[in-house]
Amino acid sequence: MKNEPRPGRPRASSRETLAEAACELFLEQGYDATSVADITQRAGVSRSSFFNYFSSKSDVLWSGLDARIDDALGALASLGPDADADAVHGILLEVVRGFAPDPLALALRNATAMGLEEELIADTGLRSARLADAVAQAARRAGIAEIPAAILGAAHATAVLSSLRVWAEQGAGRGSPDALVRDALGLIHDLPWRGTRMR
Amino acid sequence: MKNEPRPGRPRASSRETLAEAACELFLEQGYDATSVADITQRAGVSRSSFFNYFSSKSDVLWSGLDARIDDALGALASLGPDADADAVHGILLEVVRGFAPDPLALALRNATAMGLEEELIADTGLRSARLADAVAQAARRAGIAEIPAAILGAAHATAVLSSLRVWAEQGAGRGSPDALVRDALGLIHDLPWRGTRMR
DNA sequence: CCGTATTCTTGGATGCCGTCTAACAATACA
DNA sequence: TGTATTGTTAGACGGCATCCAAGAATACGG
Repeated sequence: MKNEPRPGRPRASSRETLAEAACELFLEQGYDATSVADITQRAGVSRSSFFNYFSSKSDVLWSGLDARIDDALGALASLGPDADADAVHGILLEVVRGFAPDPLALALRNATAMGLEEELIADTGLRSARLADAVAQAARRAGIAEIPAAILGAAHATAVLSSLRVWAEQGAGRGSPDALVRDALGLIHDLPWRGTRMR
Repeated sequence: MKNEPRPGRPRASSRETLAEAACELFLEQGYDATSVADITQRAGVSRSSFFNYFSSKSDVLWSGLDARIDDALGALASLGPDADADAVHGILLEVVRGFAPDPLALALRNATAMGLEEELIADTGLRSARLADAVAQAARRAGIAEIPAAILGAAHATAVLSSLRVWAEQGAGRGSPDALVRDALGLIHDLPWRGTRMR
């Protein structure tokens, strides 16, 4: 978080600058019609530089949430066999805790303008699958059979991601999506976390 | 389904031939390391021809299931507001009804050998998301609020796809995954299909 | 003030995917 | 024999993502 002067050439751009340029273009021309070269041109750097800041074009949209999801995956992976629903819910709440409007929220809100509906289904599905997998594995360690665990995981992951989508569509303005996710997780709080035995 | 002699040049290959060549190479070298050119070379046709048979490399694996999913999406879209859980379950059962071992089953079973674990999570997530969306929309039409509907949809879609995965991992030998999916759908039969009111 | 290590930028080359087109080959049929 | 139809093919294209080597801009120690 520091900004200590370090040796070496100073950066010619930043994630924020590039993301801003990218989002502008996505809104103007659509996501598919905007190439990485377009983005860097508007940002005033070379195409090569883009990949010093983002690992892919879609990373512009998803890096913020992905970082949070990665944290959650780590936390879920370290849950022991006596974990309960509340432990999982706590971890999942952290994913969106204080989540502020960012390129992803913008994209979710303006999906049609950006021509992103198909792409967003796929990308959201991937994140949901990742989270679902981690929750399912925690459930398995708690003694739940494979398929029920997968369903439980999907329900939890969907609670998070669909809440995020709804929050973004509503304008992503008032605060963060914490409350929505909390309510959504409450809906599935009574699912049989420890009831569906193995075999 | 006929094979009537039609005018025009006869085909030089077939989906089956190409899929076979592709699967061999996926097993030998891995999915990523196998290019479309590799596949067509082994199959003895030109690279251009590949796209006469499949729309993409991953389509080799997924076209079989995707066709079934498309049918289900159509059926789900035509459900009226008085649809119940059984109607949805019936449609979802059709997705896997008599599903036979195919490239996808092979890939699910040999995911690690093909270096496909990451790719499969993404691709499965996409199919799951599609199905979940359609179920969720049906639920919304039945009066369920948005987020509960999304969760319900995810649970149903995951019941289908995780059953398919388990079936494939077990060898995809004995019969089709019908029974597994039936059981999985039974697990969520009691979810509040008509209980969670709007607002 | 000068060299050096460090950090970053840049252009270019590369391989792949997926799209498209125009030319060509092989068939049925009248 | 010719014509319509259907497939195949080579090639070009644009895009993404990776890699590398050269160079530019800085801090710092002497």
